[in-house]
Amino acid sequence: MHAFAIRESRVTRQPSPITGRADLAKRKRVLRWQRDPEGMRLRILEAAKQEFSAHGIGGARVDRIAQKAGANKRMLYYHVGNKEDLYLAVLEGAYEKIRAEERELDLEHLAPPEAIERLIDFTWNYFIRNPEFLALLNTENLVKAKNLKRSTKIKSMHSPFVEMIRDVVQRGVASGDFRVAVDPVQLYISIAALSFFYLSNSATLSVVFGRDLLAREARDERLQHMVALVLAALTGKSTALFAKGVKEKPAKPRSPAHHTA
Amino acid sequence: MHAFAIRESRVTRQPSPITGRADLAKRKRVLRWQRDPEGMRLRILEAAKQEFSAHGIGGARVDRIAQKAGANKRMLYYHVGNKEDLYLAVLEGAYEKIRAEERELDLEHLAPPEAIERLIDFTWNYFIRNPEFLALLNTENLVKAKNLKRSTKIKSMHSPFVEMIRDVVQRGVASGDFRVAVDPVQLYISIAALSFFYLSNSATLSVVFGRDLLAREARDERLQHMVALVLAALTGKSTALFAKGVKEKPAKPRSPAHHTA
DNA sequence: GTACAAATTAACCCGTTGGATAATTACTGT
DNA sequence: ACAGTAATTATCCAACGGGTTAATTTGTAC
Repeated sequence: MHAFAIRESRVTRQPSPITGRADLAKRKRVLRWQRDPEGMRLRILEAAKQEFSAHGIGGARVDRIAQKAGANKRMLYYHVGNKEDLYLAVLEGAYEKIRAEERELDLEHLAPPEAIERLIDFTWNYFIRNPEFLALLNTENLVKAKNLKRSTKIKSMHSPFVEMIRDVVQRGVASGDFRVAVDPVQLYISIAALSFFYLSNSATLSVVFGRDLLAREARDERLQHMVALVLAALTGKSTALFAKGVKEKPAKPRSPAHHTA
Repeated sequence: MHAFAIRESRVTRQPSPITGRADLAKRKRVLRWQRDPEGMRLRILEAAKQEFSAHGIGGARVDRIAQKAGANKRMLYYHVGNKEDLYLAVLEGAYEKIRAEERELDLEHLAPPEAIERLIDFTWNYFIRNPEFLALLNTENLVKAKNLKRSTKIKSMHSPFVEMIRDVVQRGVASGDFRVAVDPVQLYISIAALSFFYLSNSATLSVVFGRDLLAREARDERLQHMVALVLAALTGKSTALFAKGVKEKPAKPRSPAHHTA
């Protein structure tokens, strides 16, 4: 079938750009490789992620995962395991990924208000870039986190954000930027909540409000609102932006107040 | 089977408390009725709500709904329709219910800060009292709100909250209680978000943070935090409560406007 | 009480689905 | 060249799941 074509087109180990005539044969062999366990596994995991995040656990179809991965169904069991194993692997991968990116964000070097803004910005954009993550979390919560619970791997991956926030808040209070000490966990949850809910529920909310919440403008407005809300609460200074349709650059067209027709 | 027992125990039309001897016969007949379309339909819908909210669309089992409703499977199709119809009916019921309760909340008579606090309190407690609603919304968003979109019924049910908030914010700004005018839609979403995310994701979050977020204390703390966060942002005054583990009234069990046990 | 409609049940149908078996193919070390 | 192992495929199947058919029971009208 076309399985072969797919296999050829998706090369996991990219051949080195500068290729001497000597290893041309070898390279050709690599491209033609029928067996590629690593690549296969990755493709399976990616396909499974798509499937589970698009349809939930109950709605996911093992056959579809195989098809999307360009693999025989048997391969799923060979490389990963049954449906449940497949799901757990996807979930673990999702947590690994976000934790990795979180770690790269250092808020320590920023002034407290900027650090908070950065944090919100990161969270927001991470969710936008990884919509499957949102869906997976919802899916996992539907089953009361039973898979997360049995994953020692995930349980050992602590988010660095709580400590980061604790530090930032402490510094902010000390410097006078912030007026009050907030519980870092609560603040972390709140910041995640503001982005998560908006994006995860954008479909129903868009219908209810009769406008596309994922449109460029709407997204920008939302980010602005969230930053303003949190910073206003922390600093006590109303960061201008916080006002209704107000933006300090009045030249721009922008629809001021007529939301919800 | 025990279907009969269930049918007898769950009476939908409650008999009037004062019952004359005259209609005793009639009443007895009612109680013995094998046929009870209304009651049956309600039980089916309730069972379907449980099933869909517990397992999602793909994970829901029609047989299980029938069983839970104490009905024959054929009855589902007879009274409501196929699985899809069943789901839509549940979704519509859920929206009807929250809209109805929302309408009863009048914020117009309260001072702006109290109105906001009341609003947060209501939202929070409604979600706690109706966990299926959260699950249903997530489920519906998983399918990109496709069912919501085709429900003219739901689309015609506008939440009164946006206008309520608009009014409250306007009054707040006028009275000087609030410093800035916020977009009511954004504020509405934010308030919903703070509660929704916490509760909807409490399972995974509890694992990640290693503590039960649904425990009494944790819930109280969360409500406190949310109110403080939003009010601080709006008023500019840091409502003390906002501080870490601080509660200024150590004696009182807290819960200012708790109209929900 | 008898005819008629409404409500309810039992049993079955048949495509789907997760999973398993066994055979086949591609690569590896020697 | 060859044996042995790893990867992959084709095929099958038993259970399940949504939905339907046809009969049966129960109440109602006359």
